[in-house]
Amino acid sequence: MVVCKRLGYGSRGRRIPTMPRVPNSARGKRSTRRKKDEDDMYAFDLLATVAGTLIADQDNSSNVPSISAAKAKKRKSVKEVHLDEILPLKNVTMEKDCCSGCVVGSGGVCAFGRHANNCLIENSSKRSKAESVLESLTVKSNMVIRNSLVSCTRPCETNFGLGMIPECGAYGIHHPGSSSSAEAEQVQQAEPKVIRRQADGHVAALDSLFDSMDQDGKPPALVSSDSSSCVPLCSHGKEHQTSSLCQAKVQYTADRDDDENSSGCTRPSTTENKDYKPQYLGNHRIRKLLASKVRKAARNKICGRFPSKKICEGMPNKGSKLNLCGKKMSTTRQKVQRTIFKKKRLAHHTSSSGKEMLTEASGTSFSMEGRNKPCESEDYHVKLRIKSLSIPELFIEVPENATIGSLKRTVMDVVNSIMEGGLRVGVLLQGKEIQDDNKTLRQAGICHDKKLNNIDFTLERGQESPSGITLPEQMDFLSADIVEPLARMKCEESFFETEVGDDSQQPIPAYRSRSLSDLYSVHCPVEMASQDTSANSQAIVPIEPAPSDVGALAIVPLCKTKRSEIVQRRIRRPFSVGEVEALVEAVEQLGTGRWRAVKMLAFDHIEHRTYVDLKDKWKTLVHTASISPHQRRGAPVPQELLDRVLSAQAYWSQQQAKLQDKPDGKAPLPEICPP
DNA sequence: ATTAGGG
DNA sequence: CCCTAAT
Repeated sequence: MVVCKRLGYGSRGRRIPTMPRVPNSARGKRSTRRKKDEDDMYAFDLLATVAGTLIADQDNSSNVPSISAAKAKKRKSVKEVHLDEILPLKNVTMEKDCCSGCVVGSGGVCAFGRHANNCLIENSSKRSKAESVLESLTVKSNMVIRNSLVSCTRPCETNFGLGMIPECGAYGIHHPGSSSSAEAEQVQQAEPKVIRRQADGHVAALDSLFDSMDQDGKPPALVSSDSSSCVPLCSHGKEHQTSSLCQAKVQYTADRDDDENSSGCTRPSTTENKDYKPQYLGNHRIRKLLASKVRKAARNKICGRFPSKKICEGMPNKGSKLNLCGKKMSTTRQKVQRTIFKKKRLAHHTSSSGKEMLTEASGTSFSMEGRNKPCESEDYHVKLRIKSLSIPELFIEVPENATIGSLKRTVMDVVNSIMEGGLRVGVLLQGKEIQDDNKTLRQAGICHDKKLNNIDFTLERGQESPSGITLPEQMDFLSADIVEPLARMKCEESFFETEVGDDSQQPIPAYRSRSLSDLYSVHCPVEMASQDTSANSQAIVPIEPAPSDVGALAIVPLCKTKRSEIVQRRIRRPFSVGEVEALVEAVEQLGTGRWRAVKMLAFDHIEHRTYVDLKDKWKTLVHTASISPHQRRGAPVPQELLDRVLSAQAYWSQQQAKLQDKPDGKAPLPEICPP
């Protein structure tokens, strides 16, 4: 047979007679996957819709649609909901700066997440029409929050409000209504809102920013009402800040974005992660399983943030950084990171100190709402009103040929990177920074029955702070019911970041190639590891909770447990020629579709090559062999091997076809075939 | 746990 | 390499 000739099995005489097995290919391709995704999306849509309508209805303050009604609306309504949120953000202003840049002043919470996006887009679109070439864009954001109301209540009270004060012209997510009586009811509805915002993305960051007023032992940051210090973008660490309300205090928390590795590679981070215990699971499968599950969770979370697929797709920039839904997430994230990195040269000249004052709270007012209870009682309730926080300056550089859309995205990325990144919140009471995070508000002198009107908050870079950014351990002001879901979200959020951090610690398993390394030349993974390390291992710095913060709630152990289980993407280990040859030979003997056997035969004891890897490699080999040599990339594979690949592939494909035609027939073995 | 295939 | 449906 021709096939036999091509295979040349007989001549090689190294065949191992093997009964061809009926391939499982009959399983065929499945088509249910998409369906499931859609189902998931539907669920998210539904959730988002319900949550969204809750919010939307607060503005309308009227009919509360039933769940079935929301159901009927489905995705469409979701979109509308977000539009509702965005609309008020329109009134941002943009003015040209004297230094040939643009000054963007924006108000409200639009600095976060999609809000930021939309808000900024609004601005830049107007601006950009007149100015298509933006070489150096200086964005002066005065956005963030205006008059955010932060109320703290004792545990079991869900009474915390984050609404904007309407009369101050702030544009918030919801308006608690002017009537004071309405507030109590608003409070109840605040819970789903907060949760929704968290799931929605970065919007919750604001909450945390102004809910949290703890700063762990850092020297007071510079506070000036007119700070124009430049803002070096925190490198890669993009965190999602979530609010954590706790009994005695609120903590600003920032989570790292997993960013599947900010560079597409899994390189160990040089940062120290005390929490992490190097744990190479000897069992590769366990590892993979864990990794898979973690990723799944993380991905689900991402989608959770953007509940509606439509919303994602509806973003102005298709397939761009904002589209975190879907499977290209990791790739997308990498792009985002790269982009941010590029733009990051901004503010280089201005940022020389590690700790940069990012923003400041200006005009912060502190008002107390007593409850006719003594300060000593646990049942006090403090409300803070932050009039505004501002981001001093951003410097953005974009090429002339960049599109407006990319400009918008850039601005958004920059803002997000700052806001989500290692921001730390400092609390200054009458000019004096409160450094003890463990102090309660009362202990710090923030009491509902006191007259305080001089409390300031500072936002600084947290990236390089020694103690890092705290985790969401202490949920002081919320009842247990609320705490739970919030905490969970938080933990999931830290998956991304953690992945990187953990991976960085992932010890490279000792390379124990036996059968193969003895026979062929096999690359040394140690080299790869080190080379991987060099790239940008510091792109993301793992964040550890401050020791003093550990153990406040059961949340913490939960996070840590998950954390320790998180496994990162395996490091890339290109197949050496020797490995390829071993694989080819094994497949020639065993056929395609018996990857477990192939693994046993040729890659046994090479733990980092799973049968799935071998299958994948074979797939790529077949592809490589079928393309022209100049199209091939990577280490060249000897043509001889590629020829064998094609031969074996053709042969075994034929065998499989025969087996399917004649299930009872025995496939002839290659060497039996006459030459 | 394996296999097959899409990403 | 990852992810996952289907075995």
